Amino acid sequence: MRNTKIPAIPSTVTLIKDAAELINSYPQVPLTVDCAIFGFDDNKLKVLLIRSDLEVCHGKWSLLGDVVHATEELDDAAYRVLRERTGMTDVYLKQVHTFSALNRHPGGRVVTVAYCSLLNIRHHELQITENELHWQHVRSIREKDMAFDHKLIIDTSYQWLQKSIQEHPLGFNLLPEKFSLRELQTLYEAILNVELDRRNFRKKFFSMDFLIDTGEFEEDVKHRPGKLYQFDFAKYEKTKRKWIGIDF
Amino acid sequence: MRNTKIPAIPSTVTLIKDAAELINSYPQVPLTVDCAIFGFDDNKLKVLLIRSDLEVCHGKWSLLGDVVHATEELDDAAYRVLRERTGMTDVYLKQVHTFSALNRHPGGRVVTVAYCSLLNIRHHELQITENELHWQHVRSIREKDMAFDHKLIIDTSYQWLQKSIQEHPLGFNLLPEKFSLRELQTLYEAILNVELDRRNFRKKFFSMDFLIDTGEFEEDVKHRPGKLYQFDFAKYEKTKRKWIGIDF
DNA sequence: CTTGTATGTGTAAAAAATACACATTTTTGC
DNA sequence: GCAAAAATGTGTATTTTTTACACATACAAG
Repeated sequence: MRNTKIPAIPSTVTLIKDAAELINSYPQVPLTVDCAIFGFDDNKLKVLLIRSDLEVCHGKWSLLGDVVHATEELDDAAYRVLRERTGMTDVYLKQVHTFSALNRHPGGRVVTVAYCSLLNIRHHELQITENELHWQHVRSIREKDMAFDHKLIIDTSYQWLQKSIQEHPLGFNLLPEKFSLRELQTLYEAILNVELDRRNFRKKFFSMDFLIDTGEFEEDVKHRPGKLYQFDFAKYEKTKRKWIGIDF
Repeated sequence: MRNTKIPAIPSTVTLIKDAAELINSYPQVPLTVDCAIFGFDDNKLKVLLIRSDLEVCHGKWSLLGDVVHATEELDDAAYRVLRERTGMTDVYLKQVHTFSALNRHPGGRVVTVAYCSLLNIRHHELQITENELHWQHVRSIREKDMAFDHKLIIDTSYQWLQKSIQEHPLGFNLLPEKFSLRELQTLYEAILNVELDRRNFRKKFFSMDFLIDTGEFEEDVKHRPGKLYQFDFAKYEKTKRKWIGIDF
């Protein structure tokens, strides 16, 4: 046993009187946020890209992002980007990772905080003007078409999403409020890049007991319409368990 | 189906010629790293704290951290902090989260990137001089004893650790290279704050088949010595699986 | 009204997780 | 050296979860 008791405050240490002065002595860096905004359409996972407005990145694609204002928190900056670009205010958004490679921006050092955002691709009000904005199939993105380190950021965010969607009910943010089990399954299959057994998939979700049967059915499909369900977020929040189990 | 083809490059957009000038126009913020350095001792998970050197935080404890240098990557800054403070170079280190609350530092805005580090508490060469440094039992930390938002950073890092230790073989970084199954189990019990069945715990780890029987036994214990094992990281890296399974 | 297509359902087998008890080995104290 | 204390090491039965797999049904389209 060592150091279990909290030692007394030593009197010999010189304390810094002016915290603001200390901070003024720090080097400063430009800070941005970049949002990997995912949507689900045509049975594919897509990410929202914009033409880079930098000449040195001419023709390349970029994630939506912006500089973080002097008195703005990171989450707020990311929400602002989403609001300005999609018109949506209630969007799923989580911080994923911070990237700081010295050469990641051609103009000099910029540190960026990457966010993952999930939205219903048919629900927002994008202004896709002048072909600036584009929903790109995630698995078809090539490194050389992307500006900065945005291919790396997308890969990181996508891997984060693949992992998270298995452990948390994130995926519903990509679907309409009411969805069929087929839509849910194709979503999982697209994101995880696997084929799932339909009966076992349904059994799994029904046994979780978070799906509310709306009594409604699909419309405008050219086959037998499936039942529409809602995810019971309230019940999930109340009953979700913390223990996962050791497994690696 | 919408927007599946990549649109042509529009000719109407005005491109920014000077990327460096653009960056110069960005607001800048001081950036730091803070390391939640965890160790395992006396059957408890501990975190390494230091007396705050700020007068406004007089008597409070702080994580080890430092400002990020102008041409330094975040990981390098965190490694530097670890090297300078513990003398260790091969330390487990992962970025956890970036904190940006406007009032988190009394001297003004500072954004900090939190790292989680795991090390063998008996293995490093800490200079615990003048009672500056202190291994503190994680679950006994009180908000009011911590400087800045470091209680929040510790909580976030600890939760990250609780989750990660169940999914990845991180915990071995907290143990000696050769360890007994009891040590491993008490580590898991301390971090997860649960009691585990000894037989099932052993069965689980043996069935993973990553433990190498060293043929050696514990020494200096006052009871029947247990066998010592090593974790086979090489085998783990080769055979680890990616598919987790939907479960929430 | 026939064809095509996707929905909806159940069971058996295998695998994994859980609950649970006793003999063995070593140290310590007498 | 012997008894007591303490922790190691092991197996089985039960339950739960996961997996594999096939057919009847409902609706749309022609």
